[in-house]
Amino acid sequence: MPDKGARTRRKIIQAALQLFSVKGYFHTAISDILQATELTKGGLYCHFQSKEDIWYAVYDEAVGIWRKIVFRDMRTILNPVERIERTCENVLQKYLATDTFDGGCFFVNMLVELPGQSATMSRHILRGFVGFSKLFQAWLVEADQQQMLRPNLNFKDVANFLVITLNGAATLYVSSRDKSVLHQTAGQLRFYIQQLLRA
Amino acid sequence: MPDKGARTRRKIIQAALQLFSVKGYFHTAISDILQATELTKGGLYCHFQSKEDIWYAVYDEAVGIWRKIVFRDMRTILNPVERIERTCENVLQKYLATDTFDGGCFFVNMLVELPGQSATMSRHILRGFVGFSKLFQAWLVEADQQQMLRPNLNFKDVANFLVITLNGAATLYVSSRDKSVLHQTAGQLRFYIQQLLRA
DNA sequence: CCTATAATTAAGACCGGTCGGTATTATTTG
DNA sequence: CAAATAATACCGACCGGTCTTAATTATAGG
Repeated sequence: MPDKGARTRRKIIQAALQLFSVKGYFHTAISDILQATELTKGGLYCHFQSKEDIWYAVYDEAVGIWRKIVFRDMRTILNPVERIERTCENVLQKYLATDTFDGGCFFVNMLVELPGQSATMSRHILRGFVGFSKLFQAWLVEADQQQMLRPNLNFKDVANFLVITLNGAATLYVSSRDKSVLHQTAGQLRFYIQQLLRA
Repeated sequence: MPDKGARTRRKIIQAALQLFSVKGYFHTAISDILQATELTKGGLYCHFQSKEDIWYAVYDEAVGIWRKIVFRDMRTILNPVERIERTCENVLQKYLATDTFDGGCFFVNMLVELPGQSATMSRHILRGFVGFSKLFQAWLVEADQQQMLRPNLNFKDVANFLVITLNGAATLYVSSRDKSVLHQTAGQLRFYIQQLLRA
């Protein structure tokens, strides 16, 4: 059985990902991960030298999963406004509503949990959100160059607003577990984006 | 010195409120509260019989503070749409931007932290958000009766969207501590609300 | 293909420290 | 003087992490 070590490592990451998303980073104990992976401490600390190292690996794994879902078939969409709409819908309906992570959105949960505890981990998470907003900005610029948008829009403000709304939907969904919240948000976001278009 | 006990109790609540908002409920240790209040365990457990009891008292205190800020002078505003706009602005500029609570929005932080840990506390927090949304709904109905809104709006969806956006702004602000995020959100929310009006 | 050996992976006891909470005793307050 | 308030020592449970030892796995030579 080749790659035994790598497979165990992946198992740890995936178990920790779900646990972190549900219980948070600090309230997840190493013993929780041990139980989920059927390992003991010696086995686990072969693959990671600290709990924080596990978190960074989990973060990378979560980004990969998120990207695959949210940007699926994005290259086939030429219209940048449609790309924005589809991305938002994917976040709400394909990523959140399908409970990709047991505890709702891993990233939003970490965005809220970490600032009071770890400046470096908090910055790490924030960078991801800034990048997401920058992508929306780029697409808005692209749409503007094609004269699709009404004049005098502030792209940064609009892009941040989209990210903020998606975050807010994640916070309410994680607590209520009411999928209609996500559906409603998708509808309002469609409406909002329509208002950005040139009349 | 009369009311000594009541004053100590208040001191505990206020210290715990700031600590919970920054570090979260579970990551705040009783010892943190003792340090902030200059008490010892015996003294603290005279006033509360458990950490969870402190949290419920803190919640009530936080609601009172939030209400005072967010609904200031609200009765003087007759126009229901204006009431909605002003409330959103108060949340962003008078409540969040002024760092009423050291750790951003106590309620949003709890909304994210608690679901994975305590079903009852989580429900307690969620009820508050549902009530907030219902208030927006009532104001929207009022505006609709005065023929201020465009037809065929779903009031529940709109109300939830407002709450969601405010929540999202809180999550991004707690991590970035960038006040321009709040200012931008206020602008976009004004724009969104304008689009709800009858042309 | 088999075996010897080195390296990786795993087990499990153990460490100091901290957790929320209690019981007893002392002090301060009305 | 009685009741409320506070201090302190203490409890078992759990925390992240280390250490030693054992088992498994990959790799080499024949």
